[in-house]
Amino acid sequence: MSDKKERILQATEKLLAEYGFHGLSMQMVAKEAGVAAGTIYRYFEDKDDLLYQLHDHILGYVAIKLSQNVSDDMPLKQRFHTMCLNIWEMATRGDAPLINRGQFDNLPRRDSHEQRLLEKQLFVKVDQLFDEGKACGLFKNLDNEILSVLSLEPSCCLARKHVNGVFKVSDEALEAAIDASWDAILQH
Amino acid sequence: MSDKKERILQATEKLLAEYGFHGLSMQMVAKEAGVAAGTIYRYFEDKDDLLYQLHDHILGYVAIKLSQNVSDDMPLKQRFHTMCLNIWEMATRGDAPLINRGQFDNLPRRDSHEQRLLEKQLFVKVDQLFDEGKACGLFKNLDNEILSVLSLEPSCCLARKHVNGVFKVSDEALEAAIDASWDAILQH
Amino acid sequence: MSDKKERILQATEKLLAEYGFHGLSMQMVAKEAGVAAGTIYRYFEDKDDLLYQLHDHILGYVAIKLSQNVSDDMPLKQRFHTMCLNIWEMATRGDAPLINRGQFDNLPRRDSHEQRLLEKQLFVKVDQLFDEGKACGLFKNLDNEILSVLSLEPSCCLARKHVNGVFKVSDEALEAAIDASWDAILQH
Amino acid sequence: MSDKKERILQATEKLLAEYGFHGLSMQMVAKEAGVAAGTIYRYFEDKDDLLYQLHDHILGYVAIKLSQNVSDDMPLKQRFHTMCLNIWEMATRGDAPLINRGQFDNLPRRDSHEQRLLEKQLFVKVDQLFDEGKACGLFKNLDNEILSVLSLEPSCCLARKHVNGVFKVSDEALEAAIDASWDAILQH
DNA sequence: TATGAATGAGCATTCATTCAT
DNA sequence: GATGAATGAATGCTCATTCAT
Repeated sequence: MSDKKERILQATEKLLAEYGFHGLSMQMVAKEAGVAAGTIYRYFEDKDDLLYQLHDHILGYVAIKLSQNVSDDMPLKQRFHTMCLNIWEMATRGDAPLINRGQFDNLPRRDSHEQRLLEKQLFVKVDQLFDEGKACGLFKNLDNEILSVLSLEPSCCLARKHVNGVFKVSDEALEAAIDASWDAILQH
Repeated sequence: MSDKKERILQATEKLLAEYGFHGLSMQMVAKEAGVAAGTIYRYFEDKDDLLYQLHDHILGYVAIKLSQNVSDDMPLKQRFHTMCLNIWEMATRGDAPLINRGQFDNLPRRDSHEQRLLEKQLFVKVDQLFDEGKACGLFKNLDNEILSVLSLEPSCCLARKHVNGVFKVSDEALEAAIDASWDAILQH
Repeated sequence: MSDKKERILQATEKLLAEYGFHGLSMQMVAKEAGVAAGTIYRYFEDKDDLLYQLHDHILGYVAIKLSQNVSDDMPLKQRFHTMCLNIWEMATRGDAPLINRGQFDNLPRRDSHEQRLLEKQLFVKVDQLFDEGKACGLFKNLDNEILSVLSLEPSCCLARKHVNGVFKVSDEALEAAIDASWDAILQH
Repeated sequence: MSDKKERILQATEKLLAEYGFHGLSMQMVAKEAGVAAGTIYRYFEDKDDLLYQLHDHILGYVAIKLSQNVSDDMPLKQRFHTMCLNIWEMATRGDAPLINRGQFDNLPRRDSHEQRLLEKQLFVKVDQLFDEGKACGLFKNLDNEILSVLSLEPSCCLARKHVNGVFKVSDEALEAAIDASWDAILQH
């Protein structure tokens, strides 16, 4: 990817996290990225497109991070545990402002082909996990999307609240919460 | 509450759900509410105040709806089940655009006294449920906030995705998901 | 004059001195005067009219103050001296915000009959002074308006700068300045 | 100076003279200057800044005009006479709306360093004149600021009233008034 | 390609004025 | 007479976008 495009995306990400959506101007982005305002329009159609692409950019990053250190020969529970910790680390280390996710979710939707592909790619390891779990009768027989909401969403939510300072989550509490999430999808 | 103020709040709620936070102008609100632009400023200090007050307004509504048909002499599981259905109904019937919640979370926070009171009021029945469950050894021994994230958040998230059309949740799936959430907080 | 009208005028005068012309709103005036906004329009046609009438009101006050302690049997120099001190006192005591005069001078002019009358009334003692001075060959043979600019205007200007803090004028300097103004109109 | 900035300043000057301070909108200025409204904000921080800078701009112009054709080897009286005529010409020719001065005096003050410098620069020739006159015992021993109010202020005031049409000043009257002002500062 | 000055529609907000009570 | 809620045009200002260089 062009150096400038990358810098613009990173500037946008930073400013979005700092000032929120309605406090983000193209001139700010240009200044932060060290390019001229007009230059942004060489890489992005308009402001919406910039935000769309940033969304995908972050999603791509998250896709990689989420599956880090997760291999197919690991036991299911360990894979799940690792993924949850990956989510937690991403959020708390701030290297991916998942915190902003909320903002993206409320953007006017773009249901492009690449969008779908990217999201599939994000969940391929997750789908695999759930499929295997259901196949061996370990997990409840629910759609992967629902299993995801039951198990991974709480981790995201916890991380978000922790980072936003709503309440603090200790390491022990985190471990317990991950275990509880596991209980949610487990066949009892 | 003054008729006009109520109408302004409802117009804001509707437009926020429809156009999102950026895309909401005071003139739009005025038009939708059937009042003059200046009139808004008789009831709200500025745009932020309008959004703050809307937040509280919705929160108050949610507080009431969430605890509807929940009485202290019901078994714990039934109470939990009812609350989850209350969330689901609120979201799907659209009479409270819980969907918007995400937007409020990203507003510059106001930590007023009333704010805290309102949020406590919202969770009083929930706190009670979790406290009783932990007391009789039925629930995991975790902070109420974490139990809430583990059990109620998935219901919210599911409803949101259902309403937003990300995927459809059948009645059976909903029931199964509620049971799964129950599993998450249960001591096994 | 009606109690309310008087209160409105005084409120306007005070606020005008404090906030300047473009910082004066009818609601402010109403609040300061302790009346409802609509009440102002019972006594004044519109905002301009309020300012016009305030102008006249102040002029009338100045007319009285300027000629205070000035009687026709006093020597010319003493009369002049007294008037200059009257100007100085009015300005420095702040009981008539002559300081604001500058603002009035730049209002869209109204050349009404009463306006002319009032201004004549203001200068009747001054005219008399100049007329007598010229008649006995003591003063330069110039139009009264010019004599006024040469002799009284410096006093006003001095007082204004003193009050505004541009520079401070000691009692001795004031006396010397009055004497110098006298020199300006004297036949040498 | 940028062409556009110059045009904006001149438009402001013109409109200020025509409509007064309240009655001056940024859109009017933009239209008169032949630029877009937003363009003004490239050169001026806000409306106040525009007015501040206009103040300085005019002051700079006045500084130059006031001292025109005044050289140090001219007799004191001739220098004074020339300055008074410079003031008169500036005002009556309308190339510098001294008339507006009154409005600036009522603006919220900015006591910047450049401001002070500019005003000193404006009066350097005047100070010199007064200093010399006092040194050789020709002038009264008063502060330069007071001498200025006594001698130059009447010229300004006269010009202002002449231009505003309060009364007309003939050439002879002007000469006589200048002589009278000279008398005011002269040691008798 | 890259620039950044220029644009002008759009925004939040104010305020002189009206009018039903 | 007096009120003050309501109005809506107008304001100062921002900012996504364009385009001549």
